[in-house]
Amino acid sequence: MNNNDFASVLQRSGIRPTGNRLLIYGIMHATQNAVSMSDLEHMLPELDKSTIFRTLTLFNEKHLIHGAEDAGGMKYCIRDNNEVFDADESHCHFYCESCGKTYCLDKSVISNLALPEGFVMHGLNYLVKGICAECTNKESC
Amino acid sequence: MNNNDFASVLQRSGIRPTGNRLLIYGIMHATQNAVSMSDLEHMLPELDKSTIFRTLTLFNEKHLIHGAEDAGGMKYCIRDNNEVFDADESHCHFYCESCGKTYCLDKSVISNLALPEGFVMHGLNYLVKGICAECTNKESC
DNA sequence: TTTGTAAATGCAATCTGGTTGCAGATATAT
DNA sequence: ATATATCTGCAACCAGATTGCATTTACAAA
Repeated sequence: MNNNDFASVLQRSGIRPTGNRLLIYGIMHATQNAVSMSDLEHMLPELDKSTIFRTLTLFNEKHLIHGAEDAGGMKYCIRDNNEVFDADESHCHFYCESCGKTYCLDKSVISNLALPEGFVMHGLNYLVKGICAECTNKESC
Repeated sequence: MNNNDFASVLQRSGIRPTGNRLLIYGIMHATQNAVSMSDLEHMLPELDKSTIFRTLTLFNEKHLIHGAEDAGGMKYCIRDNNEVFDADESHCHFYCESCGKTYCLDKSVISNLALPEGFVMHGLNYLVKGICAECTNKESC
């Protein structure tokens, strides 16, 4: 996927594909990890953090990305094309305590859950903490 | 349970049962919900927030309470007496989008999950968002 | 192309939750 | 009674998130 493809993705969601937005979307598309606002600030030092904030907020509203509370702040990652938008938002992230990366896990790891009588679920945030595969390998050497 | 009982609970965990600590522990024991630092600040305006912060940190270290990232910040709640401390910390909270209360759910609602190859879990945070039973009833009137 | 309007951006300021240093108050042990 | 360690309040600080405002940029109509 190139910048033109990104532009049409944005446009299809009713977002004007400005240079900054393409930069941010491109980075988020390239990395398989969830990123925080300050991650993006470091990767794109020429952008103001308010621009990054507003861009992430916009992408989130238009369901291009999703955000979830993580260990110490919000992290965002690209929503799969085939990930249909659903009123019941569920997010499943793995936070590696060694390298600090946050991975976006497939929702299938979550099985159904039994809530108490009268409780209605709208969404859920599943955050697993531990050591990721990459760091496990490093440590074993 | 009265203040004397609370005092011995604290002492058994190696915590000196000062007046402030008994106040905080008493409130956390009385409510079935998870509370944030600022919740406690409002309930105990005579205490300084640094005192509340240090007390919660201490209780948490000694495993009298547990804390979990919630919608917008940390929330803490009493650890059951029979809730054995476990290296794998898991927390399951329900955040009501209507009244803002956070309930501490039984861990049994969580079923086992399948992580990708090489990932090691140390703990998890399960946050369900929705409408609690109390608010569901209110709305239906 | 020129021009008018709406959207996007950068800058600075603000807010909130969390955290720390320090000095005075309080408790505990000798 | 005194020495020592702990606890507490105050004020300051920090980071992440958020907003107001003035300027710039993009887009569309003439």
